[in-house]
Amino acid sequence: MIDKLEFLLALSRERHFGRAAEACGVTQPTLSAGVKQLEESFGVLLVNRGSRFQSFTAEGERVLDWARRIVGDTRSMRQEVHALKHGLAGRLRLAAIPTALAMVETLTTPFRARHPEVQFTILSRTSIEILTQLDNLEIDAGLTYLDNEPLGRVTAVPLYSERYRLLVATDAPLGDRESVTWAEVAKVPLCLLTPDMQNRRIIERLLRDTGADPDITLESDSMILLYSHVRTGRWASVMPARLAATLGLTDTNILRTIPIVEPEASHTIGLVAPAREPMTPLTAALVAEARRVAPMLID
Amino acid sequence: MIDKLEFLLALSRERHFGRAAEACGVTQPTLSAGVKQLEESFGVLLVNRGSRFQSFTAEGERVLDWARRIVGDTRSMRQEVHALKHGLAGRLRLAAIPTALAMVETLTTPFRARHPEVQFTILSRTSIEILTQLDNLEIDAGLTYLDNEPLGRVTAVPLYSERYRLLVATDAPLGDRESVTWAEVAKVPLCLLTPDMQNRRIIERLLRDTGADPDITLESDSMILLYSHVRTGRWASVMPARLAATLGLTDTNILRTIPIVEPEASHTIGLVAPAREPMTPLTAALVAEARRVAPMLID
DNA sequence: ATTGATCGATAGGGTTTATCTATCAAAATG
DNA sequence: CATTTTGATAGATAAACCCTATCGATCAAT
Repeated sequence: MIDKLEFLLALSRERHFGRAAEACGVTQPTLSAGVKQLEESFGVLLVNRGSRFQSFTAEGERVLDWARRIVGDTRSMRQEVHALKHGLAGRLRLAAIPTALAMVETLTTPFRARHPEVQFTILSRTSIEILTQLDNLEIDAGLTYLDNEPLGRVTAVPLYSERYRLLVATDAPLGDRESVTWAEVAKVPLCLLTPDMQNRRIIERLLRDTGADPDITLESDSMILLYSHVRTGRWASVMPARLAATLGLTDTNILRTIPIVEPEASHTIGLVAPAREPMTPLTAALVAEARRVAPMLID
Repeated sequence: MIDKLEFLLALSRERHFGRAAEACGVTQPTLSAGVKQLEESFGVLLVNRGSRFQSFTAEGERVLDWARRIVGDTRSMRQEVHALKHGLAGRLRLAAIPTALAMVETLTTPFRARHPEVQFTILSRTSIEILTQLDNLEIDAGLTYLDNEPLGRVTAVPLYSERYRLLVATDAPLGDRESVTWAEVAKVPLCLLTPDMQNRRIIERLLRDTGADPDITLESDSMILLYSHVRTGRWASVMPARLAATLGLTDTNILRTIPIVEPEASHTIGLVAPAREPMTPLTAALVAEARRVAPMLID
């Protein structure tokens, strides 16, 4: 029964019987049969199929909601019993927005010191993907914006404020300034994240709010790529202050990180976990760690 | 998997492998194997067995907690999907304390008018049993005291106040009074519910608080039995005013129901349902009905 | 139109799992 | 000490599960 519900969850993620089956480690006929069995036991169609997967029926969506809950609780149960016997162990699956990746360490390092048996999987995802994967039980928690776009039903622990700085070579235009305005930044060619990232949308909105039409010369979904370009001193970018500091970009003598004012924008970044009570022991422990660490980060 | 969790729940109710098996509609070896399988899958013993069932281990108690939740959610899911297709249907399992039995009708009648497909099973139980059975998913909701002894994690909807009256023959001692005190009642031989009932404990406390040692000539766990004795006019009892009215005891000319004062005691009785969110559609509908009916009952 | 690829359903068969009856050994009961 | 109660175990049978192979429908590209 619970396996079948997992089939259904996989199907909602993949929207494809074959791939869902593969994700569950069974063959496609097995998954098809499982779904069909659920449908028969409920006496209702759950999936609208044409010659392929189309969508879930209204009943299917309700069952999905319950399935997420039941499957999640079942995992929590297993984890909790295991923790009772062997202490906190297992793998925490996290996802973070690219600009927060460098901050994950502030959470994982003290956590790991406290719970040495716990392992991590950490993925770089957009803020939207993080929320979806949280819903689908694909990750246990995420690091993302708390205050910009709607979050849905999650537990959120604020960790720090993202403030923006222009990253530019000392000998480039604006390179000698103590602070710059968004209007000035909007006139410089920039390299930024791709538009599916919330950070890019935030920065682009700030730039456009000045009335300008910014020139985004280069975009990427990888901070490493942006970082490597900026390091050459020949590219300018806008980065969260804390991220630039973590990457050591502030200490070179060819580069400067200049506060951007007018307006002095800031967005809160924090840990998000499913708003389920109780959480899995691992997730609960991570949230506890976040609450412990937060006071040392918030400025 | 979920079946096995049901085995475990049955075992926690019955504390006996054979009876638990019977309750689940399987044979004892099947249930034993199911429990054993759970233990193997968790890698932990869940039940302390000697030559018979002794108790659950710490891990077993945790698993039980989760099992209640998971099994409950699974039932809710089935019920909800069924309700989506066929409207609200199924069987509501209720329990009420004996003094509230006559009041159940004020809830079931309008409920039934609204949802004709719903059937009822209504049991007479002590307030303690009601709470236990609520926890164990044996009943969907109960009617019991809300304000006297601790309730635990439940959703409560106050329905009415229980006030106490002396039920006595007109030609018996105290039979001619407009009101009597608890001290006076304590001197008369009484027939009351058995001491496992909260109503009896409440009344007995009120009587003893006067300093007297009341003479409880006859006790029973059945209101019908008390009722039939009181009807003869030869026995006195203490009954909730509303109950006496419902039973038509106030209209005979050999009997009188006399308000008991000093102190004018009252206790709130209401509907209790598991504090789980969301509830099963049936339970949710019953709670809604209770909230609807309550204003017409509370004086 | 024809072909090739994709997708999900179906058929058939082998393996595993579930559950039953019957029985046993250990404790508890009297 | 005999009897009953309780849960575990053995063995047989039925059910369920899940695989491989294949089919029919659909869609895209020639």
